[in-house]
Amino acid sequence: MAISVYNTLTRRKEPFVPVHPGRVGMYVCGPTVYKPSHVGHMVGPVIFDTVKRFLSWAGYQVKFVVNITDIDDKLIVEAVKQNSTVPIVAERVTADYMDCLKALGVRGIDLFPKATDHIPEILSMIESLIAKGHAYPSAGDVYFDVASDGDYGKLCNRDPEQMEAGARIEISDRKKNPGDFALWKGAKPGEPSWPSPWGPGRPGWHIECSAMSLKWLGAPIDIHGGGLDLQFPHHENELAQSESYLGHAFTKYWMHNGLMKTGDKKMSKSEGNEVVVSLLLKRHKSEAIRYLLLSSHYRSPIEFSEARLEEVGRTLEGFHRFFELFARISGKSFFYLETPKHREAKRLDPALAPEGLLRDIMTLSARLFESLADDFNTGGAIGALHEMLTRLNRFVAETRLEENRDQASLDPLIAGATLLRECGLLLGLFEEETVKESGTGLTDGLMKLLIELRAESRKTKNFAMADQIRKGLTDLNITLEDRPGGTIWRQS
RNA sequence: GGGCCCUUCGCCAAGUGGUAAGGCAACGGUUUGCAAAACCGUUAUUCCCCGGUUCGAAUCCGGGAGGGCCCUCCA
Repeated sequence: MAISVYNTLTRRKEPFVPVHPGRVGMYVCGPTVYKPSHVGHMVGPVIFDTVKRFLSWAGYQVKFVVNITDIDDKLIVEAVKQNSTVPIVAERVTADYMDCLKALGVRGIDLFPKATDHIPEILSMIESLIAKGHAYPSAGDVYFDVASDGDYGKLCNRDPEQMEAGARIEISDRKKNPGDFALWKGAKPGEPSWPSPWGPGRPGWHIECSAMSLKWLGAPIDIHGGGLDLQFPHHENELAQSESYLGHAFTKYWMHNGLMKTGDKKMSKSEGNEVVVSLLLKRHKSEAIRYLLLSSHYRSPIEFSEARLEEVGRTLEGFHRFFELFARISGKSFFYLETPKHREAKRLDPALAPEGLLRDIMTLSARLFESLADDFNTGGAIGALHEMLTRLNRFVAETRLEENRDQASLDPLIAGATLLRECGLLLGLFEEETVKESGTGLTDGLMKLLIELRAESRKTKNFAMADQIRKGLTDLNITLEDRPGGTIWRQS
């Protein structure tokens, strides 16, 4: 299966060929843990989690690393503000980040290295860069010498001289050139610090990612990802220092996800318009958030609104109604259907399936796989998912399976549903069974009683009474559905 | 001043040279005692505008308009 990836470095879609056959190393820049995560922070993890799901399914062995930046200027400021310490704030915010990832079904990250656990690696990298003439100490700091890197700016297609025209770069008499950036920052009194050959200090922002990426994934790695806003200066600088250090390529494919917006502006901590994930999770299903993040292409900006999230919730209900229907007629839980872990061309070839439901579902699944293989087009994939749902529902209606439950129709339905689940899992959707909110024994008993009373009324054609019961329940946000197999109820 | 990118139905959104997926909303129909759900159908002769290339363009090229991101911390 030919997979293509858009590479920021070349500004083209390229065939995906890993550096080592069968193996993929992927590094995604994680958060600076000074404030709780907002939805925008989840875009990258969800996208790259999906990338890993798909690549693993396609047969690659993927190692996925996301760093935690637990030392940084903002963190120091935040700790002072909270009358706390950097490690305590970092630990608390990291825990929040982990909770968010878990809620959104991000399970593919193998390792979360912390910057402060890699000071020796960082120091040795800086020393080597100095020895090679790419960096210079200056008054307790160490700076990367941009002029020493012939192709500096290649990731973002930037000319260092043109950038100076913007004149927004911090001017410092410690630097040789305004574009030089800190590898090591000397500590001011009271700041957390580590000893170094240049005096006590802490790592600069970019060097940790280089050091950790090299340590845990080697070089070159296959995929280096992050938000579009990280392209410059973060990734450009990472690239410059890493390749200057290595003398060869650092990353094969650079991938950048689009940013989340609220009210036409970028969502960010500094804009103050961020929507904190932990709060959002109290009002919306995590699956809806994940679906929203995957519904458009990962390189496009996403306009965030709770109205959209509610719309997505309605959309997702359609799937979950089918899952309940499926359980009623097959006696099997959709969520426990066993799905194959890997792609096998023969198993999934529609041409090899007998005509009918299963072949149709296979054809649609093939479209989903192709979408994902084409630069991880999750929006196209979700479209295919919907068409599968419609086809499955139509089959149930046409075969009147809900009434007769004949085995000859049940078998293809189960096979089709299993394939739908396999596809959903690639996107990290339909992972968890929807649990009825207040399924207490009392509620169930009362509902059973009311449904029986209403059934009696209907039998004796006392529709006024039947409708009164249903109307009363509707007012309590409970919907009754008279299905062929009996009346069911649902709380909205 | 420089770099990157976007503009497809009321809203969201796929499609990157072969004649417009999908979702939400809306409206018809089937079904139902009536509903609900589901299914079927309708809703862009057209893809911001103007030129060009081509047998053929939403897709490629040129120009214009509008919008976003980056060049400062940011996922």
